[in-house]
Amino acid sequence: MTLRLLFEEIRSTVQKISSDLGYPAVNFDVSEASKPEFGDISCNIGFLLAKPLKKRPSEISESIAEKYRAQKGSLVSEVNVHQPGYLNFIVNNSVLVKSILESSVEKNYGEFDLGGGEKTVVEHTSVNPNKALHIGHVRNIIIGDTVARILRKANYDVNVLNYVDDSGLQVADIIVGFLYGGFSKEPPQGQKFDHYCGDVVYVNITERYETERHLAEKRVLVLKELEEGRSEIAKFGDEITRRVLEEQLKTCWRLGVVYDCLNFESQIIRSSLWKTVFDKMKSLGIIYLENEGKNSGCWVIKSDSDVEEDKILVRSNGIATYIAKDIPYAAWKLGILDDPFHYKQYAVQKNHQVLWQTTLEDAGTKLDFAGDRVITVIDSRQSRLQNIITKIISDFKSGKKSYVHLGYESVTLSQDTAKTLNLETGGKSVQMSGRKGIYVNADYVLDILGVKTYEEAKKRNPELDEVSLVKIAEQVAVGALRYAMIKQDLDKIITFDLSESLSLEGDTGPYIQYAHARAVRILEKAGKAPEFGSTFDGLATVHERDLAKAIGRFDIQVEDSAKNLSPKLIARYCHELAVSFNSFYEHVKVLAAGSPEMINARLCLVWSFKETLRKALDLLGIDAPDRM
RNA sequence: GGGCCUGUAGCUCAGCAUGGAUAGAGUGCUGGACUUCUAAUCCAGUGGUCAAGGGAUCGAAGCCCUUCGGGCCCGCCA
Repeated sequence: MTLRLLFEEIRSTVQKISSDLGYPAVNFDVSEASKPEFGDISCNIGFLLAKPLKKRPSEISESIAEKYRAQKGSLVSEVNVHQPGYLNFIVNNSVLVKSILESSVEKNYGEFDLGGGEKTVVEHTSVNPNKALHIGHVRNIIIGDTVARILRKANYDVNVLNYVDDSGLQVADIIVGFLYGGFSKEPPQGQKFDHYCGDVVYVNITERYETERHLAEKRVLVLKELEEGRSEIAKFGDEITRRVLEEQLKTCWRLGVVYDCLNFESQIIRSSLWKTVFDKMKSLGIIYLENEGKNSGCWVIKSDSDVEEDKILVRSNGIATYIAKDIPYAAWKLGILDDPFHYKQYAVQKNHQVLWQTTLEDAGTKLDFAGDRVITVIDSRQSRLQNIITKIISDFKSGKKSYVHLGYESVTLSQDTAKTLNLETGGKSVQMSGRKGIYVNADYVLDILGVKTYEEAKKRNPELDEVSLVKIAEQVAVGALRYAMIKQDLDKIITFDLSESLSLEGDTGPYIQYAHARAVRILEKAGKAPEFGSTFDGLATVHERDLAKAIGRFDIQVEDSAKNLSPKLIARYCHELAVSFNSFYEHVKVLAAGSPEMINARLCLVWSFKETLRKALDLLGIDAPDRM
């Protein structure tokens, strides 16, 4: 029996007693007590009934407690009422520990059926293929990847998409750089192609637009060619963006992030999708052709309010705007339109998962990546546009389809880190900008983290071979970065500081990974596998009990984070687990526990912890190393 | 001007959805614990007018209102 079922059992007993007493039905809560001195489990029913019954909360709780005591089985050992009126339960220790440990052994422990297999799309990453990923993109990627993992655990059928804007202005910029700016197609020795395009070509060419008129003119031409396709320039553009994309994906894969399908914007533009959506919006009366005023000749969405401007979707020259390009894609993701694409294999990823890509050629497979629920991960600076898309989509969706913008605040660079880029910030943190070259590349961060974690690992494990050390270093570096990107609320700005990110102590990924490594070492040194058949009566110290209870919370946390699309809850849970274990580790000896029964019981607890933490870390995309 | 987000310990943040028990972590600082399962650890101490004011409530960090501070967004750019 899981902790969740234990709560439910107590809840239904309280429910029954309350209704037997003739109390009105209220939606009360049964959950873990906030502090150990309050027992294991708390119920707030007294407060909720206080008003309708016109009695003191404690009085009501006492009346329920009395009945509960009379019929309590082996599960609950004590029922107490605490001021100001909580109904608190102490659970029989051996029953508690045994039920948690035995349920945690299950392979699917932590899974919770919230989604009922609902087809869901998570779109994230979607970085223009003209530059390398920087630390701001990493936040998007890690949020998206973590949410996808959590939703799968909560039984949603998830497809992860990455939208490749290969026909936009930013791509046009680097093409101009290569064709007319004098840049070689090959990066200098040792530089990744995406870094070269972003750090050198893109930054340089946008600067030169100011002074070199002819380049700015070429930019418009190139953009047009990219949209139309077919031409030599378009072919060249395709070659370049695919090379950049390949390098970007290497970084994503390095972070443990995988996708199901790549969608190319150029193909969406060249497909029938836009025309279909445009016609549909016209026939539904969502958009209007403006005949007068400053927007004359444009197709616009009328604004409801007086202060808000009308939104232009198609310019007076007939070219669709940025936001308009997003609408057919949104509709495609929801499966509202006939799918014009076939699908080709792009790659087989590290976890053996196939990565597909769209194609307009007839060759290839017909697949279905659409979902009834679409979650688009984009930073909240795009909220306004995302709201408009959500509204349009809701106007022509059918049935229960829903489009969700999962927004998050941006990553800024700390004053000190900005200084390392030779920026004077006036004492403030600074917004990143790809165009101005103000950013810190993801590969760079992973590399310097890797150097540090390698040194640490080598110092601690001098006997390990080079291959193992490098692997551990990379796992810990990725763990540190992923955890840092996910541990705080989506609504909080992350101020990224290079030197601070090298700290691997306290509330960090490595702290959690270290707890796992410690547990693994105990199990290794034990020399025999724990046997779960026996009783766990001996696991009675506060450290053992706390650890067991933490293990028991897993599926509750999964449910919570999936329901609220809140990945940080799992991060916090992993941290809690690790804290409980480290405290246990320091205070309770496992291998020197005395009797073989005691050793076995504690080994079971350690094993159970290790497995649960590994599964929870997997939701964060963080590896659980055996040594570090 | 309008919209979204934000303000909790020196610093970085939990807690706020669903009001309830003495407001919690990390970091910093001070001190302590490695002959005993790896000290990327643990233990203790330090540190708070929960931005300010008002309201409803038996009860507010949390709900409502007002004000103030900070960030972002509001183009026939993407």
